[in-house]
Amino acid sequence: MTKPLAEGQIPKNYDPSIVENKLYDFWENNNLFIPDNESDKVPFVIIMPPPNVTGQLHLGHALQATVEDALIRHRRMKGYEALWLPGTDHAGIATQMIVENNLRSQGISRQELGREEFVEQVWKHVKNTGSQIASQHKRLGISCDWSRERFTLDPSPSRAVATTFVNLYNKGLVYRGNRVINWCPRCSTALSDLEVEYQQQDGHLYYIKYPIAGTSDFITVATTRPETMLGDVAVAIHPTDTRYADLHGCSAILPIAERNIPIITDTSIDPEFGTGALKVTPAHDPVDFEIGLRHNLQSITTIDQSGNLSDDCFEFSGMERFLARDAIVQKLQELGLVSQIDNHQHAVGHCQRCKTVVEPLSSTQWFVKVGEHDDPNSIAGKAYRAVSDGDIRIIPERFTRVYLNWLENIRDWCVSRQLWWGHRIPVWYCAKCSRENVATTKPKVCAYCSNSDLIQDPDVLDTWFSSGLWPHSTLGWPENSADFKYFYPTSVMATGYDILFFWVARMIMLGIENTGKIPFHTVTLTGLIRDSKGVKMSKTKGNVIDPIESIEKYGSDALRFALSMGNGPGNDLRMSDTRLEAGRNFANKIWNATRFVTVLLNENPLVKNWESNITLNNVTDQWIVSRLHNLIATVDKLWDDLQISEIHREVHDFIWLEFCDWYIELAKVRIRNKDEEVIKVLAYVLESSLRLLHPMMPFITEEAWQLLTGSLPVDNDREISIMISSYPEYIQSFTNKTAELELSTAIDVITNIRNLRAQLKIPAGEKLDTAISGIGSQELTAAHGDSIGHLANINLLPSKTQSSKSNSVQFIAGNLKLAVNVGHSIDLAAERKNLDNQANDLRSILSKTSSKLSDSTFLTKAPQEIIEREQNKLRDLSEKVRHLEDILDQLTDS
RNA sequence: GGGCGGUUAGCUCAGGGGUUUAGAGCGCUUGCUUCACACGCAAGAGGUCGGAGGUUCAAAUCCUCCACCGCCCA
Repeated sequence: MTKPLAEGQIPKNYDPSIVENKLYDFWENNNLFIPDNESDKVPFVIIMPPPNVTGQLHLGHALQATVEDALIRHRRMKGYEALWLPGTDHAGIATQMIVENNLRSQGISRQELGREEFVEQVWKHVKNTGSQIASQHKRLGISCDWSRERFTLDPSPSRAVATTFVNLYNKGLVYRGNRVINWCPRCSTALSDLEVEYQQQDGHLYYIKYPIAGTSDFITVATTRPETMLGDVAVAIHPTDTRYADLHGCSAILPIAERNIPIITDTSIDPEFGTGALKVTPAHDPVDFEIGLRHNLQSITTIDQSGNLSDDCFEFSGMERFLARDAIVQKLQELGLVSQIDNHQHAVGHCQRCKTVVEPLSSTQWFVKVGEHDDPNSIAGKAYRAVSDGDIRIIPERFTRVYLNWLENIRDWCVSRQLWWGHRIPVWYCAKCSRENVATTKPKVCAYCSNSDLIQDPDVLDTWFSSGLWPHSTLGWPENSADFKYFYPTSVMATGYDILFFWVARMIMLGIENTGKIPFHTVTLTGLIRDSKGVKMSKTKGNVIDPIESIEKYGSDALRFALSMGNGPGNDLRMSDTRLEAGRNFANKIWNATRFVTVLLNENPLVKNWESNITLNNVTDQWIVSRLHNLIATVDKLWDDLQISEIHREVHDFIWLEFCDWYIELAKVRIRNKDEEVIKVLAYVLESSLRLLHPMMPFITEEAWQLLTGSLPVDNDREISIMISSYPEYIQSFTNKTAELELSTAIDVITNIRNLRAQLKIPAGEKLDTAISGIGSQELTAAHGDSIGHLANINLLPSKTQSSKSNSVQFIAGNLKLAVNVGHSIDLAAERKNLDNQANDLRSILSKTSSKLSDSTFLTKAPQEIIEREQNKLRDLSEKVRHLEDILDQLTDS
């Protein structure tokens, strides 16, 4: 689509802003992101972690998208049928809170509005914001299939949610029960264990004396939460605690309430903590709840859902829980029942969403019975085995243990939420017999008593319940759709390590439960993005970098570069303008290399067949092509391990440090000599490099590729886009060790002469006479004399010509000896010292190497390959040292 | 309390038993507007790979302990 351009028509600087939108439209309009579910190719599938439907794109999304797009583009080029399916999440609490806050600012509560009207308001809000994040994602250039985009509340995923609930219910894996759950008084809903964040806080440990019934003695309990004491139903001690042995079977009198409560023994009590006597409040503590069950104790709720003390709490009724804490302590002090108050640090649970202190509360909720990790038939057990047996691989590997450890301690999952926004629980209670009717759609009559008055459970399901189905619900399950049949199980899940439990574990659990298959074979985890100082980005701190702003300033490829280079999987990343600049500069480098080669192609119409026809007679060409194919081999291995950062770095280094810095510079000399073969090789290597890099930096590579291939004759077989061209294949016969060695020597010679020039402050324009000697020097001169002459700006003299020693600096490069006439007397003493130091360094390595080679254990135990390597090193070093000693001898003679 | 990670150049980080005589980006020093690119080119300085032991023919890399920093879980 880009017309071939002549010299001067290609701008000097790459401008992403005029390229990116154009190319994205080009890809989309040609349907290049849409795979075929009837293909006979092998599918490769990534399901995008669905961002919140109300959200804005942040760098975390951008990082994940960069990784996923690289994987999907690579596999697409490798010939897989690649599907990347995007979507959004309704994000229950978060979205409901946003709309509630909006309403509140208008002085309206959701209760005033009523459920139906409120939900309609949320939909309205979601319809306004819902497409934002998708269009922001598009700015990144990601190649996902927008025609398959899903929203968790769409009919199909919703059907999957209801079907799953019903199936689990019928298998006895979802149940309704009364348990202590985490209650957020601010959000007025139950939370799962995972939605509670624990923070270390300074608090107090209160020692309270409970009178022992029928005596004048006391038993002192220690508690951090005295406000729950009115709900105490027992005092528990460890059965073997000798301090309290005589109290077994006694009872205590609960102060204020003046209620008799038994003193019980339970092995879960830690005698070391506090006084070893624990007040038992089953309604307000999960551990106490378990004790209550074991001892058949009643449960007295004394804190209500708003976080206030309930009606039967004497003068404390209706008091806010933390005010009540002080008031109760004061009252107890007045009664003389507080023996001690210690400062005490303890972990306090907070609502993940609104940071309110969570209240443990006994309540009737729906739970998923996950079972034990070591039961192969339980939900947790299957999810455990999928990873421990290696069916699912987690990258980086260390998170495998984190995952397994979590499953080992997992408890049943509270899935009901007292919200209005989400998937409503598909349960209808009969108004007459009050039994549960569980079905995907509302039953006409009660299945048990045929009464038609049915009331649906008011609660909705945890958002993560629907997210847990995402890899199969997006593909059409429970229908056996064409997509589900062809694309499931999916291939790779790339997401942040912070939602390993929330999401990844749940997808594995529910995926296996619903489909009998693992949802993906590989999980790759991304780290957190921090600011340049390592501080977590947050709106309140004002240190957030907006990816869209970064794209506008530096380009999308630059942002991707900044996100992927030098960042291993699962590691946190510090983002900064410097990184973005480095990315922009690299894109510009590619642009200019392409510009250089394209102009050459257009000026030399006879080389138009470069694509299919290179001969590689020249050693320099053999060298760069060998380097290219070594790179392809390296990169192939790295793709297997999803080491995108390393791939990016390898390709970057090749393009910049080998292709641009050396091959192009060497080529210029030959171009002046009207060598046309070099132009073909330039084009071939550059074109291959662009394809290698395309998955990481899609825009610049596409633009450059179009420019480059625009110079080729029209060929109907050629793909219209780099993104559907094939990824370069490694061809071993293109590697050439001899050529690589020869070029490394030539480069070493040039670098050394330039170095000398810089040190002696000899102007670049001044040509220096240089003699090269040593084994292979004539071949080197014959093959590369021109290049070396130009790049180092020297006259190469026949090796026998020796310029006068006093004017000539001698040194070694590779295995060769060089003498450069600098045109004036040199500081012989300084030269000698310099060479001496160099010789000594080499001698010390040499002696290490030779002692290694004379060590019989090394010779017997080390692999042959290593021994040979050491022998080569010895030979090489001896040669170098010999040359240095030669030079030193001559300097001494003169 | 249990678990995991980090500590490598001034800064940010790769590398993860022999390929290394330890790399990159940024920064720094010196010299360049050289006909692809100053978003650039050339040359250079800069590290006993946190400390101490151990395993091994061979350790920045594996093991143990210690120190500091961070994260997760309870």
